[in-house]
Amino acid sequence: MNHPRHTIIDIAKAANVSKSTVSLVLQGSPLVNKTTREHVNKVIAEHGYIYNRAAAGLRFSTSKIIGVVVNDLTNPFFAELAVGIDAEAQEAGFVQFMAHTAENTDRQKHVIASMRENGICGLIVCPARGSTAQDFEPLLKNNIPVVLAVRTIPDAGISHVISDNHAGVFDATRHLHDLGHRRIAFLGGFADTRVFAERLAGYRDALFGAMITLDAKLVTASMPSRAGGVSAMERVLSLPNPPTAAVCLNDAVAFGACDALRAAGKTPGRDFAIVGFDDVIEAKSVVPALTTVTSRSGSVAVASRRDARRACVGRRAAAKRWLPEELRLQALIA
Amino acid sequence: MNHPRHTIIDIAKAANVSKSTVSLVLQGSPLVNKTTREHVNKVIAEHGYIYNRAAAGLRFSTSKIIGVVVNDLTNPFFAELAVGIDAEAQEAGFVQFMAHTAENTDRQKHVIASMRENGICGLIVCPARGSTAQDFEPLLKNNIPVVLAVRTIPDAGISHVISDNHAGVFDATRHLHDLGHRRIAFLGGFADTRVFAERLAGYRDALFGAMITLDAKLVTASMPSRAGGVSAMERVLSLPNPPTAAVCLNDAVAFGACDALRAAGKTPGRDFAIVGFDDVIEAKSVVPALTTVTSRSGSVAVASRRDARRACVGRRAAAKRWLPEELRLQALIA
DNA sequence: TGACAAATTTGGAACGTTCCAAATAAATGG
DNA sequence: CCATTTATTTGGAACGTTCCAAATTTGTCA
Repeated sequence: MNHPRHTIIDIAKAANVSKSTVSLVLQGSPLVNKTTREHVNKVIAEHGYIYNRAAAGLRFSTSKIIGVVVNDLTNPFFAELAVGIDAEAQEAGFVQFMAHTAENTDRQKHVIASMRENGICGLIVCPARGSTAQDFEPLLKNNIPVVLAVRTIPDAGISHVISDNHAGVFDATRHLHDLGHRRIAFLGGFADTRVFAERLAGYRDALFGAMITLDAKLVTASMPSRAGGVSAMERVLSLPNPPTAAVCLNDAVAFGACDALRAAGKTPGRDFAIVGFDDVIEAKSVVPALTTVTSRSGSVAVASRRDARRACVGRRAAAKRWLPEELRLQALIA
Repeated sequence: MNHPRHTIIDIAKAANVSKSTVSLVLQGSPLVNKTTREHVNKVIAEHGYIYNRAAAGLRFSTSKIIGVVVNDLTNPFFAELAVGIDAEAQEAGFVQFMAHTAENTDRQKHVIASMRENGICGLIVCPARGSTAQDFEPLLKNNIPVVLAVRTIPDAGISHVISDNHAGVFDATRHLHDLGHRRIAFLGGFADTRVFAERLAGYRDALFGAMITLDAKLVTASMPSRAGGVSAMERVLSLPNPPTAAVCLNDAVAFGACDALRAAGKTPGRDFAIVGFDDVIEAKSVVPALTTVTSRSGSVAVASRRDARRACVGRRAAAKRWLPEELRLQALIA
């Protein structure tokens, strides 16, 4: 019932040439005669022949499949990142295995193992919380290039592309200070993550530079999601001396914070200033537009939606920078 | 430099057995002696041997790789869908090629071709706008199961899983009518899509049932995104006799519509009623929560966030129903 | 202990490609 | 028309696995 796929040999027979000739035609070799090529191509088209890349790959050491492991596709930031990687990968002729880990390191281990068995030639991964260097050691030992995205693992010696968290939040905090705010909260994020630590440090240093003592009550960890933003904001609003502005771990938290503000009868932007981080597409289209930290042209900057609307380059541009690194590594080992 | 991967033969040599034995061990065959098995497993672990699934697959006609093609990962609805499919695929031991088409049929054709060469055993696709039955014919002709998700292609005879657009919007419209609204708009979506047509029909029929004549000015197409929601709402608000409520093509449009309302100084939910479609995660956490149409347990229902907060099952549950279909088809051809 | 059965192990062909070395065909020059 | 060069085509080995049929080892019983 399930007619097996045509093979190069079927085509060879049908076209009255040898399998080698068909192979050469498939590779676009200049060795083969024009008439032969055309004839073979016609037969290929007629038979609906599908090239078997797995079989071909058996002879090579490397494939054109990259693995992409992402911890939370549900977060627009990561979704945009995935789309950016996808665009670059497609353009470069790669096809990608993509998996979602939901921050689960076991699942991450599992999908990476599975991807290896399936012959990936490189891996881009936003590591799940709690990932360690040794989760990636076997890959590196086998010369499979790994690039960590968005999050890194300290001292692991693994290539990574991350934004300058410190500088971004530093600028964001200073931006709020410049607007006249003196009680500025820092909202959202898991306290045990590096991103959190780095962004918090940017916040702390900016306050320090402004001669403001950090009030620990204004720093509120939570899930780095919209829901987390709601709860974090609710908590700081209930303080006896609530803040008038907040730097949020990321845009998702910032949106949640805005929700909580509205629920409390306050208008974000007018009664309370908010800055996000990531510059997701939505930041630009939401009303009022969200002031956020964007990572364009290799550095971070505060895109203030109040002053001027800067274009959102963000994800795609970032991916453009990321993938080449991946490919470069691959070139190295080839 | 790039040490080639270990093969089953390396392991066989190191363990002093034949390759066949190693193969049996890898397959967990009960034929092989316990001591041998343990020994071989130890050698495998020591060498960091990685199973080469592509080579093995050469002998079979089918793989454990499914293709997932999605038209817009940037839309939370599709992102959640992708996550659901991913969860099910992982559980069932599949690994997935995933690609994003951005509604581009050429790109879609290209990625599907590429996936076929790489040996997918089945395809789940949210077809890009403008897809035709013949885009999938070659797959079906070769007994590769295809399931269309979210969108279908009329009369193509391809399995599909879609929500009951008519019933959902019908209920949503009636819900608004029950709340006392009489001028109800229908916002967002590309007018040339089937989803649009079906949802619009639900709206039309509900109005008809309520003896309200449809005012064409209240039907406004736009991009099915947040930005599209903004523009659609702006347009109907500028009418001489603006609506007091709106059914939106999907949640993204609904969020955009809320943004536009706020920009116009109106409070969504109080001054203007909005219903979405999809029940994305955000619908529940946004403030005020969005009343939306959810597809749970196989049918659609209006989850009114005003009356009672129904849990959002949505995507994951949907995928649970989808994937088995995919697998069932596969079983059929096996 | 020998004969037989059961348990375990094994070599080789096959899967669909690529590549090499060699064969063949066509073209060129004398 | 032959010798030589150049253009084209080709069979077979190899890639890493699985599976079959056959070989070997181990166990059992008279």
